[in-house]
Amino acid sequence: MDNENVLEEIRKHLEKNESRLTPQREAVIRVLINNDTGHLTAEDIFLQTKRYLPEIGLATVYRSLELLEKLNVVYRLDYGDGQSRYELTRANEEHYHHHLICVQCGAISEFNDDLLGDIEKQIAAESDFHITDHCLRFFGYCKNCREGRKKG
Amino acid sequence: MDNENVLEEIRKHLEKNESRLTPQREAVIRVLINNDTGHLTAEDIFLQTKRYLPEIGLATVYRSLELLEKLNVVYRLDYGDGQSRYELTRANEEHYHHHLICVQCGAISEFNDDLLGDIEKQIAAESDFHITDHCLRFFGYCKNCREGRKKG
DNA sequence: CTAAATGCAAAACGTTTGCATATAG
DNA sequence: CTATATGCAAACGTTTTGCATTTAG
Repeated sequence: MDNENVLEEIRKHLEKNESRLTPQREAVIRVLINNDTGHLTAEDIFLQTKRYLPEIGLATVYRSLELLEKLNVVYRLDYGDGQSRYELTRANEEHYHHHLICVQCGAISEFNDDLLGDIEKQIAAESDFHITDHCLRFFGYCKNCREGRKKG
Repeated sequence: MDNENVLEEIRKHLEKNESRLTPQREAVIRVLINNDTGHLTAEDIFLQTKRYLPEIGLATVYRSLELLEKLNVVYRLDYGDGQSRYELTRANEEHYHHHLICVQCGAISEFNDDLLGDIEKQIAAESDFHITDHCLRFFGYCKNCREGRKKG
C-alpha cells in the first residue's frame, strides 16, 4: 500500500469518527510516513510539519497526535526520558514490535517477533489478569558504540 | 535481611561512592522500604518523608532518588503518565521483575520470572546488540475490574 | 577548613487548555 | 449557519537548577 492510499484510508477512518483530515493532520501523518523508523518527539514532528505548513502551531500537533493515537493511527512510545515519541501504527505489527535502545548514543532500533504470546497465556492463567497490550524494551549497547568502546 | 541491615548495606554502598547516608536520604529509603509494593511517585515519597523530617524539601527528595537510582539502590518506573515511580531494587530481582498494569483502575501488580533470558540471547546473536537491561510491562484488566465489567 | 548536601524559590521542560478566529460541511 | 479545528499565549504539573546556608568528615 503506497503512501497516498495510506492517507486515503486514514481520511476514511477519521471521517467515520466525525473528524476531518485537515492540512495540519495530513502534515503530521506525512512526517510520520516519511520517518517511520525515527520515533519522533512531538517537537520533531512540529518542526518537520513546518516545511509543509509554516503557520502550524505546536498545540495543533499535540492535538493531532492525541486524536490519531485515540484512533489507533499512531502509537505513542515512552522511553522514560520525559517526552513521548510517536510512530505510525501498522496493522499486525503492534504485538510483535519491540525496541532496542542504546544507553550510550540513544539510537533506537526495532525488531519484530512474537516473543510474548506464550508468556501472556501463562500470565493470564497464573495471575488472573487479562492482557490486552504490552511494552517490551531492551537497553544496552549498539554495534557502533561497542566498537567505539573497544577502541577507547 | 531485616530493614536495619538493608540500611547498613546501603550506607556502605553510598560511602564507597563518596556519598553520605544523610537523614534525608535515610528517610527516603525508609519510605521505600515500608512501601515496597507501592510504586510511589516523588511527591508521595516527599509527603511521607515529612513524617520523619518535616523540614525536608522536594528538591532533596529528587536529588536523593537520582543518586540512589544511579547507585542502583532504587529503580525508576515509567508508566507514561507523566511522572516517575520508584521502588527499591532488590538483589537478583531486577531481571525477573515485571509489571501488570490495569488500564481501568491503574492498579500495578508484579510478577517475577525469568521470561527473557533466552530471548536476550537470541537478540544478542541476531541484532549485534549487547543487552544490559530491559523493561517489560503488560497492560490489561485486573481481576477486580473484570468482575466489575461482568456485572456492569 | 573544605567538600558534600540541603532548603527554598525560581526556572525549565514537555504538555494541555482557554479563547478568539478561521474553516468547512 | 454551526460544528470542528486552529494559532497563540497562558497555564499546568513534574522535575531541575542556582544559590546561600548548613552539615559533617
